[in-house]
Amino acid sequence: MDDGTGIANNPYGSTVEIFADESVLKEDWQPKELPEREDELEEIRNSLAPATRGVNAHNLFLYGKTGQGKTVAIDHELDLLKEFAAGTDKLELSVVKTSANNQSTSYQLAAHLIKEIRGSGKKPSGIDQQSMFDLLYDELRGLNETIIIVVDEIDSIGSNDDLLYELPRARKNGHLENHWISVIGISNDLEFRDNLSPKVKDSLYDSEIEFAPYNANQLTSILERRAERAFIDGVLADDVIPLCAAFAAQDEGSARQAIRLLYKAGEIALNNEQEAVEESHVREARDILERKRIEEGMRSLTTQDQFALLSVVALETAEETPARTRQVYQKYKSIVTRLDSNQLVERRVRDHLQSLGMQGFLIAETRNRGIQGGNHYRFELKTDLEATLEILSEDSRIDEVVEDLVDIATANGLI
DNA sequence: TCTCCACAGGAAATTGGGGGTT
DNA sequence: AACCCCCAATTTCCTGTGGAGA
Repeated sequence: MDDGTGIANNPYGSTVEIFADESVLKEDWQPKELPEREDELEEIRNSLAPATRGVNAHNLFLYGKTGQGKTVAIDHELDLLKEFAAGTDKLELSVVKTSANNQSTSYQLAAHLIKEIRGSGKKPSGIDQQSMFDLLYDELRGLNETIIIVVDEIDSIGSNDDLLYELPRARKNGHLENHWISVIGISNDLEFRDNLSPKVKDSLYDSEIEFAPYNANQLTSILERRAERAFIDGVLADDVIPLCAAFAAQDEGSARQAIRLLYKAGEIALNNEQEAVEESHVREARDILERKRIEEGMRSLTTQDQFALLSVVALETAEETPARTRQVYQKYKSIVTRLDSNQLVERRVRDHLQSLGMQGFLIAETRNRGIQGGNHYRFELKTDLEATLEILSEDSRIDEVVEDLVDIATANGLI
């Protein structure tokens, strides 16, 4: 392997080759075709088509969990539509694309859209909602005749959906007399539709398309297409792709997750200087990614969430789990007192505990013991105790408590 | 079948902080 | 300085409920 230049001895000089084009596996890679979503693409096309006939495109809602190709699908079709618009004088098109992530209300979303259209400056604020909407209309008037507004993660707008009511009716209400406007909403939350107010459903719902989770076969095809470009021929063992697909399908059916898994498995093989990617690398990759997901979630907890988690961890180290809300709350109070932080009411701590349950840090099981216990929750730690303590100890606000817990856990032989 | 425990969890009101105008 | 808007987090108040035991 040493060609005499000495480079082969450099620690960066891997002796094995795994990837042909690694960029294909990156998050921002956009596939050119989506054979698994042909039906959905056609539906999108049918909904956008009216724009080419001089009226507004249908309003459209895309539903489906993350990694189902919703965003890719809409981008793909909008690109085609823009291409069409560029080649004809029948359609003057403006597309405004925004993510409602962090824009938790109509007010914020309107402000964000204004900023998006202006292309610079900061978000307007400090005015009342209708003035904000009026400001938005002013900006929209400056755009082309046909306007399509894409709002990704539209579910984060919650129940404050006034803007979604206003926008589709802007022409009818005289706010925008010379424009055709339509809204495309993309949502990960399948229940979002049910929480919308009736008037919004009425004005916004022309059509909706559901992106069902990919099954293992579809994921396999998706991975095969990527792998063909990404990896050198023959480095993937036969069962690697099906296994990645199976893991992802078992979970959320997310293509993104499946691709991450494959990428990670490839990296592991490479880092170990192995010539081929094997099944064991996939399993290792899954464990690493799963752990990373938990760690990231745990690091981004709010202070009060941390206290709630810490309370359960404390009970866990004392081997007193599963514990009902009341016990957790007692522990919570002592922890908060010790840290001299403000103490929340039990009702609120219960919400925090449940949110931790939904994020997968706790097991929250409801039970009913009739006359000797009634209806109640029982909480216990779902994640690995040692790893959890390690992550929590990184936070200086609570590390003194965590250190004590580590001692107790060690004494009890739990870690 | 009826009671009744020990909570769960919905709804409304309050708080406090960020950003603004006049 | 005085006052206005928006909003997430929290508190307050309350009604609802599954099943063990009579």
